[in-house]
Amino acid sequence: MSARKPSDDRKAEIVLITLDLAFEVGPDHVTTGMIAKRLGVSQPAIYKHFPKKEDIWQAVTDTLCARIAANTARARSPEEGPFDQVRTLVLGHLAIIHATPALPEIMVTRDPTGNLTKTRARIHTAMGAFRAALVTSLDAAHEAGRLPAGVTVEDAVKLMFGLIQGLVLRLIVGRDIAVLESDGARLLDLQLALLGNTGDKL
Amino acid sequence: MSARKPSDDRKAEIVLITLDLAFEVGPDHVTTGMIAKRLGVSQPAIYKHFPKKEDIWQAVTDTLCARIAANTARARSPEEGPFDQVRTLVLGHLAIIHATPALPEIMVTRDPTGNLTKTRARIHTAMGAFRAALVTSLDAAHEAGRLPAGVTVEDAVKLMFGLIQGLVLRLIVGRDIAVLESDGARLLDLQLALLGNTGDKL
DNA sequence: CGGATTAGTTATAGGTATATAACCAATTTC
DNA sequence: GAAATTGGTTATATACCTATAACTAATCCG
Repeated sequence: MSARKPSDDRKAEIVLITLDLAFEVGPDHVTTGMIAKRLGVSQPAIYKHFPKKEDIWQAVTDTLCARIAANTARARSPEEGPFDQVRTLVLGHLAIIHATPALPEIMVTRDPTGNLTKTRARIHTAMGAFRAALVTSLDAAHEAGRLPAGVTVEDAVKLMFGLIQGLVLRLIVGRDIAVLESDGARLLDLQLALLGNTGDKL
Repeated sequence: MSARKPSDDRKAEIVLITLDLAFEVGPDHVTTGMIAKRLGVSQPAIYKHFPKKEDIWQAVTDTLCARIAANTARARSPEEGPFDQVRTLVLGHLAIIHATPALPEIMVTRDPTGNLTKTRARIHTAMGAFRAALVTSLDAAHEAGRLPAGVTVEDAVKLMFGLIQGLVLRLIVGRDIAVLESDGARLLDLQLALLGNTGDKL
């Protein structure tokens, strides 16, 4: 028998283990048995803390959405110029993915059983707010006449998302978190420079 | 009992059905039972044509790799300028994804059982050749002094891949093939323009 | 201290997926 | 046209996975 612990501690442990496993084997291949094994308890013990498997994903989602929202809010500082705001937002988001690489996996995973459906919906909402923040900042850049002629705010946003998602896909395919650090900031600055950033001055 | 057909016909049908299902429910949720149902035969009938489920994926891979290789080769026409070559390559690849949207799903899917491991490796090889073709063309652009100062060929390639993968991720997440058509060419031309394409003249 | 609650255990029901076995009928081949 | 091959059938073994049941031991609380 394994050491007995308070349920809140166990819940937190289960969430962390689930995030780890989600990146390792894919979110929809995470089984209660795997979680239990890594936790050092029997498989049914999981159900003392989460009545349904889906409840585990709800708890995981709480963690992820909180981080996304925190990053989105962080960039509201009006002292920064618009390009610096975009830079802060994108780098912050890349940092979240670096810390919890399961995040994009969850967004990408198909799940016919519906275990992850609510989870994904909530994350998409959080990502919608993140996107809106990008729009706000790039809109400011556009208003200031700092985007090249012919580049719409919408397309600029799509290029920024494309940059994030290009890195994300390399992360998913290559299983290598390092690309986020090695290429993230450089490609971001390159793309921002192409979009007309000549260095924000307050 | 279902109409009896030659095995080669059945094999072709199974490959097509598998590609459809892979996009609909995700590659690792495709079961032999689903394929059989859509084919109108019993589940074990599948095993008359493919001894193992993994063999189905091998056949699927043959199809996909052939298309990727054909597109990669198609862009070797030396009459085109470098930016037009890049454009041809990327648009061609987007067309492949449009025709077989399961392709990126397969590349992204985790599969602990190993059913797709060989498949993915072969696709990655084909994608490596595609990437090499991009490098060749962008290298030509660079040699001709048509990339902005400070933009390396490697980073330009990464931006092109980021563009493809940004679209791909929107396709996967949004389940909507239309983004490839609506945004593909426009974002590609925008990115190429930002990279210095002023219109290739022979 | 002693009862209630809680966190764990083993055993197991029930669902789903791959794959094989045994059998049969339609084609092909000689 | 008979024999061999092939594409199909039903039944089923095996393996997981989720979730529940029944039970037990540790912790909490009055």
